Amino acid sequence: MDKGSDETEWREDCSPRRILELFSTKWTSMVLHTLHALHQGRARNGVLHRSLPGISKKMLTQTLREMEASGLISRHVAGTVPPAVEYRLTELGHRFVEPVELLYDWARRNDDALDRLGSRKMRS
Amino acid sequence: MDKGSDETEWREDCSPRRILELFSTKWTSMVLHTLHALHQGRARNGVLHRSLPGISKKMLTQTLREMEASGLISRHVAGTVPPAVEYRLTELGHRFVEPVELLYDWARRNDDALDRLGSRKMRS
DNA sequence: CATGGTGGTTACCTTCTGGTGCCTATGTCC
DNA sequence: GGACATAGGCACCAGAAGGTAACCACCATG
Repeated sequence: MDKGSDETEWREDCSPRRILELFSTKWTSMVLHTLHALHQGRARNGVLHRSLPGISKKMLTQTLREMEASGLISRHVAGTVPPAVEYRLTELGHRFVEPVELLYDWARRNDDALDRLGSRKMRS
Repeated sequence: MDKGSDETEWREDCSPRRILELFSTKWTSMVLHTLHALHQGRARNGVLHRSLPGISKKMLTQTLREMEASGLISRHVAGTVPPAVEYRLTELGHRFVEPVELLYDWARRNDDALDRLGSRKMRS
């Protein structure tokens, strides 16, 4: 079985499950994408905020802090005059751009399939 | 820019954001994968349960119900004797196997990057 | 002086996620 | 008869995710 069909590979800490954590939560993948596509791996807080419609200041900050903690981005504070902060993709961050783009590209090519998907939320 | 860097493409309902909903939540992608890889698109409840270490009965049922509601799988009840239920990937479900495998394959090839990722959870 | 932009922080609140446990009903095995 | 499996349902509960709103300090503009 060369397609990962071995059940022993399906432990709780296997690679597939770990990558899910990246997408599972919040805005992380969108920040990765934005940093990569729009700004060559670096951008300031305000720019990111404006590039991600719908995100709140709190969530942006929180996401950036978490990404910094996990080593995906680095934070650079410039002259204190008007506190200018720039975030940059780390080398590790650059690597994780690939799966993000893989997925986003697929989505763009298959929006018809996405259209056919029910909302999958059913209350009560 | 040919890489989707146009900000107007980044609306709240764009394809990339919609595909995220599939991965974002729960066990959906793992059920898709299991159904596809282990059982050629069809499997019974108990088999799925045993193939997904860590899932609870409640979450399995709930996930299957949601996937049925969104059209990814179909439910087939056999003879009522011992209620044998089989779930099958629909044609739409088969399409969504592709991005799942794309992502899982990447993860398997890049487990070193995943190892280098911090846990990204930082409480208070 | 009031407003707005920079880059945050904090408190509060709601929703969603997901877990356990116990119940059903049937049939078979020991 | 009692245990087990198959396939759930339902109640209860904890915690995480994530949103809103208000606040901070600083500077510039009108």
